[in-house]
Amino acid sequence: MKYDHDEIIEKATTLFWQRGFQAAGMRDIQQALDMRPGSIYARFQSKEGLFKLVIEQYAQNSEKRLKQVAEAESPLGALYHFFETALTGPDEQRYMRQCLLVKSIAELDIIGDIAKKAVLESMQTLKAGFRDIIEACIEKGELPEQTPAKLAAEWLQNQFVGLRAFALMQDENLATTQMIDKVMVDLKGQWPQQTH
Amino acid sequence: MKYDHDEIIEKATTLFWQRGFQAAGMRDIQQALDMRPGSIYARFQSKEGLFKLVIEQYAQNSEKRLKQVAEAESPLGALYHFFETALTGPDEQRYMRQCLLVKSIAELDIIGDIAKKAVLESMQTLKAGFRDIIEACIEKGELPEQTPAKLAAEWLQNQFVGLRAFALMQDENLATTQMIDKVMVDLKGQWPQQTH
DNA sequence: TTATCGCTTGAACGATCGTTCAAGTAAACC
DNA sequence: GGTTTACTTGAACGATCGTTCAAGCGATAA
Repeated sequence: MKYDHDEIIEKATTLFWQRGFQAAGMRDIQQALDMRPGSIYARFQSKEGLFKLVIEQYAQNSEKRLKQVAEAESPLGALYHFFETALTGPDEQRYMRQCLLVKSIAELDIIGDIAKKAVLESMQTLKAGFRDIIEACIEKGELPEQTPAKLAAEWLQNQFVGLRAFALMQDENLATTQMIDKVMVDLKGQWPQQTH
Repeated sequence: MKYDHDEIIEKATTLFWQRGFQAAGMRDIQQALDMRPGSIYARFQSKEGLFKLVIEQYAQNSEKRLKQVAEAESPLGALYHFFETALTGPDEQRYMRQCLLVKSIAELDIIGDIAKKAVLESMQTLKAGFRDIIEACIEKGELPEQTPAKLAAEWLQNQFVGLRAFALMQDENLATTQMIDKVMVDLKGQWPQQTH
């Protein structure tokens, strides 16, 4: 075993994050990982197999960070900070503004059934993470008692998805920061009646 | 000239919308348009050239629909209706829930410089369309005078982008409808101070 | 009639795609 | 020591990619 597993996944993550599943060719992967095709296939069975591990690792990582937000002294403040760091990173890490999962959703029909399942399950996991944050905010009195947790969690995740696409197109951070501010305002604001 | 131009663009739009630029192979295009490669290249120079025309036509169409919203008797009501129809179509037209432009943004690095330019310019055009709607709402007294039009327009477009990704993952329309309701609430709600 | 033009056809091109495979290496196990 | 196992190498495979091109068609212009 010449190559370190975590290091491989990390490098592969960067590549898939930058280029997407389809656009990242096997020869790009071989170069990025400094591995020959046989090694890659012996370990990961296929390009999709490698991608699946990348997705799972990425989701696990994201989940951990959401958990930290939920367990913070001020979940609402931590949430703001989480949004800010995720959306306004330096320009050379611009690709990171896009959520790898969301990016993958755009390729859902291409990436194969196994990876597709991993992506969708990861989205569910993260939704639960957002819900924990909402509930933590309510518990700490940072959000009103009557905030509909399930709806708010979906909404929050959705805002995050939209904002990542938004931030990707922005040249400066001011517009993005204003959007985050608006999210925080709306989070504390009214919610529609559930009587549909 | 055997094939009708508008018909070609329409069929190509459907294909690109369903599959994306990259995943729509020339042989898929040939089949969808019932044209041979030579014909396609004689008319459109390249796959990218065809795609560029598709994008421009799509943007033009979208712009027209936004204009109708802005010019409606109740722009706010028309806006709601616009969101609803765009996001909760029948299942066999599920691909239409995704905005072709947003989908293309995910492929921005792949589609080539000419098409890239067309996509980004179209996004700007649509942003202006959203702004017209906001201003029409203010003028008709459906939104408060002090609503920051520029910010609100960006926000609205952003909500639309996020919701399209959201709607794509939903099995039933209830969750999507609730999200639209929340958008309408927040649109009338508070806006962050511009003092950043 | 002849020339020109835009459009059409379909075979074929070179490049690239994901993947396979025979062969080799090094550590682990019996 | 011998066998197994996990991993490595790099050439090569068949398939598919976007694109080209010689040839032909039909309408228009001279």
